[in-house]
Amino acid sequence: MEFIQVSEEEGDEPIEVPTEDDNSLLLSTLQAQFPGACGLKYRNEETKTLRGVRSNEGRFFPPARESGWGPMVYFCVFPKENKRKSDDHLENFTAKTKRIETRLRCTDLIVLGLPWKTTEDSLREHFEEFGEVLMAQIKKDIKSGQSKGFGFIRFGSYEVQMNVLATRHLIDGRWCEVKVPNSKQGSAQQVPCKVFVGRCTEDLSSNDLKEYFSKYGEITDVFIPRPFRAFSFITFYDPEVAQSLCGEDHIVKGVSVHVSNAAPKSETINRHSSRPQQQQPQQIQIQPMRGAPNYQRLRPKNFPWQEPHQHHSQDHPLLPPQLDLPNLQALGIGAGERTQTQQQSQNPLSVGLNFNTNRSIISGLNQWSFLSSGGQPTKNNGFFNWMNQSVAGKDGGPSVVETTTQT
DNA sequence: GTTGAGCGTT
Repeated sequence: MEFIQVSEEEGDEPIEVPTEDDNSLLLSTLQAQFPGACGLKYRNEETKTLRGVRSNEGRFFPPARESGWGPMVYFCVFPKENKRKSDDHLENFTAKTKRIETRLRCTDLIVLGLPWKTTEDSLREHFEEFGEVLMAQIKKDIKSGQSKGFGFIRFGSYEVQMNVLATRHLIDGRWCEVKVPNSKQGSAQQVPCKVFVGRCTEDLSSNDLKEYFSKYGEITDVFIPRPFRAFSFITFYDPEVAQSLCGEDHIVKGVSVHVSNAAPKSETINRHSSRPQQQQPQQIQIQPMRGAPNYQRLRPKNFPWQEPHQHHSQDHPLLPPQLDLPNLQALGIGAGERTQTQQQSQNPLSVGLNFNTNRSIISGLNQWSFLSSGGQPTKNNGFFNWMNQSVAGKDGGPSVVETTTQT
């Protein structure tokens, strides 16, 4: 473990915050010192520009693989646009706007475990303690009008949404769970590290691409589909670098290529592949990769702070007892969307941990994975998103992205 | 009239 220096803004007095055993910094650790912070940045000594720190699933990763965090001072990033300095380059504006839209936008939140008696008014009343409520609804049985025990809530500010997701909620006498719903896309989505590069010519080698695009940030993978298909994929270490390039034209070795978002792999598989992919994860070779969550402990699927009378002994015998910890997944920063198909058929843990047969354990892992020794749970997506991401970079679904980017 | 993991008639 090491301490890194973080200040709220450039020039402010830094505070030393501890990192985890895997050298990452937990968002929760950062937020303990800087409430409301959602990102980290630092000034790149070479280019004198600010550079974002890679973040994923509620944790930050050091800018350089080898040298770790280094001695420099990092600055906080806050969700409010007006906190941004005005030294942004014009060319970054689009990407930043895009990022704010995709990452800091409020989404409907699902509220699970509501008492039957809770009404839309009392639901709204509860959440208005946190900030402006734009929508509050209870899902009811159409015939009887009885509540189904869950509802949806929407806030006017992303900061409020973050607070709500990080807080436990006692609503009308019952502890309820607030999450980003997984039924719909468009929820706070993690910024992908991989970009699609169109209009490639056949003589553009992966080295050419790597050489050219490396000036924007460290590249972890270049994938050129064979046979030649006039496009390729570049994966950056820093998703913000990837994002900042999207929508741009670049001239590589005299060739004008176009960079755009790489479509999620899952969609392409379902849409364009005729061969069943269900068994695919069993064949994927998982390689160690920087940023890999350090998988150490498991958590039961039960909501961690649920009162004893509310849970019904679903704790797995192999899993540790419950703790009282906030819902970090729900912070919305790393809540990547995933389809049912991905969850069921691309479960890489079935390979990595040899749990390929025990569905009960796998479902437990799907719900709770303890990352590193900080004891902070990252719910639902951490390990899987990371793993899917690294896997996607390798076999990168050329058939996938080709069509989905032609929107 | 009962229930308690989930994912939204528009």
